Amino acid sequence: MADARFPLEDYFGFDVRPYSALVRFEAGDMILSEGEANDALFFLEQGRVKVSVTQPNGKVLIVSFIDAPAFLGELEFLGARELTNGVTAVLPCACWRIAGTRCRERILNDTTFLRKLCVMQGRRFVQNAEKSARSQSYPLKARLAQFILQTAPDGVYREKHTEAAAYLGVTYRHYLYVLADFVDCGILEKTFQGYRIRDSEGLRSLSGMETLCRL
Amino acid sequence: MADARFPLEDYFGFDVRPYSALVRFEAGDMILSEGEANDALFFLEQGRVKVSVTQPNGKVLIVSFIDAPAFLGELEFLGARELTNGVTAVLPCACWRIAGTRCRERILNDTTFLRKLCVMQGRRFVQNAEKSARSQSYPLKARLAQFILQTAPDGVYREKHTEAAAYLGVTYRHYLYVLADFVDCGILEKTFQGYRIRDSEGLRSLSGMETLCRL
DNA sequence: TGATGGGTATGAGAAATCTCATATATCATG
DNA sequence: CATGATATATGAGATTTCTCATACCCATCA
Repeated sequence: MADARFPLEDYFGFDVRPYSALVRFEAGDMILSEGEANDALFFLEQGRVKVSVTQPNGKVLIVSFIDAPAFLGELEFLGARELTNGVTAVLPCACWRIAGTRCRERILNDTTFLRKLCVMQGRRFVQNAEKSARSQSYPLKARLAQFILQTAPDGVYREKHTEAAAYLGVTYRHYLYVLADFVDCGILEKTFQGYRIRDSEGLRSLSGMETLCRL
Repeated sequence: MADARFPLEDYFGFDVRPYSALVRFEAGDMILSEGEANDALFFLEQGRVKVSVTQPNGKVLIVSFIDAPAFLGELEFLGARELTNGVTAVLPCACWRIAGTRCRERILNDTTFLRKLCVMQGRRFVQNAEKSARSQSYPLKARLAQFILQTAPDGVYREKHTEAAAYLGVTYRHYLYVLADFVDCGILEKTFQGYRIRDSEGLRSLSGMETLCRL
């Protein structure tokens, strides 16, 4: 064990190594399937995941993206919720699975962990609030550019159009218009297995738009 | 002391009564002014507050609204942030101020409190994410109607138009168009001290729009 | 095999929203 | 009082986004 440092060390007041197992996921892999009862706590050490939920009408809705480092499944672990949302890897992920059965009590009484979690949740809330406040001001062109960069790290955009349009808060029709625009401009290229990014610089400049500052 | 129950009882593992003071605010009162160093923890027992922050360019930006019951200033109390945002009462508020100087250590090691806070923060995040995801699909007419109901509980809408437009993510121009529309329809009436709500039923039906369900 | 449903795709016109331009009122400040 | 900064207010035309209508492809299922 030539580990320089155990990555969970800072997040707990006791040694969770005996209860932890590292799991790796490739982009696209399902980490948690929706509606499962889940008694484990997850710590995303590396990567990015997508959280989604199925609505009453059967449509799948993308709820949010979460970047490492972050805890997953913490609400269920704390007993504040029964069923998990669906969680899918967007980037290759390194994820620690901490089994609840053997150290649940201990974790729930670990002030180091609880304080860390409070801080991370609070920051997540603030960041999300600010980000969604800002993003809502941009036209779809900019938001879609950012979305593509976020979800297609390997250079090929594969999201389901219906779900993507819903997440971005626009109609399917309009989403397709803008996507077709990107293809016309030579930014994307349609292939049999997705849209290949041909000009990621162009996408970045569209998604940036630092100059756009309303009012 | 004929208190049926001390309202903070459920949120702490020890008796915080000695460290707590109840403060009441009227709608419009400032609870925390922005940029202050703050070492107290607040618990909003009743009411609704507005959180705002001044941007580098000097504009004031409304960040979010928070309903009771909720903790305020928890990130500063946990040491995760230095300066507070501005917090203003929207409804009459009952707020407990818990002085940090005398029981900070104890609170930071109180697992009952920490667990409660984690759960509340997690829920706040999920609710906010879902709400902002949903709301972005509605036209301004609906969002403004809801915003007016939320910020004008006494029947008079007094928000600054520039800030409201920024919060709602639309241009000032368009915001005024829609507001003028509400006046034309007889839903609002312009008075010297704000816009008086004449048809709150109309506002509610505009803000509801349960039938609106894209895709 | 035919039917059904979901994802995909495209067109045309309508509605929502933005940009730019201009004007007045208010308020603090020298 | 004059001045500048900010909020308020309104108009006209451009752009974004929506609604509705219509196809096609491909899976599943009876």
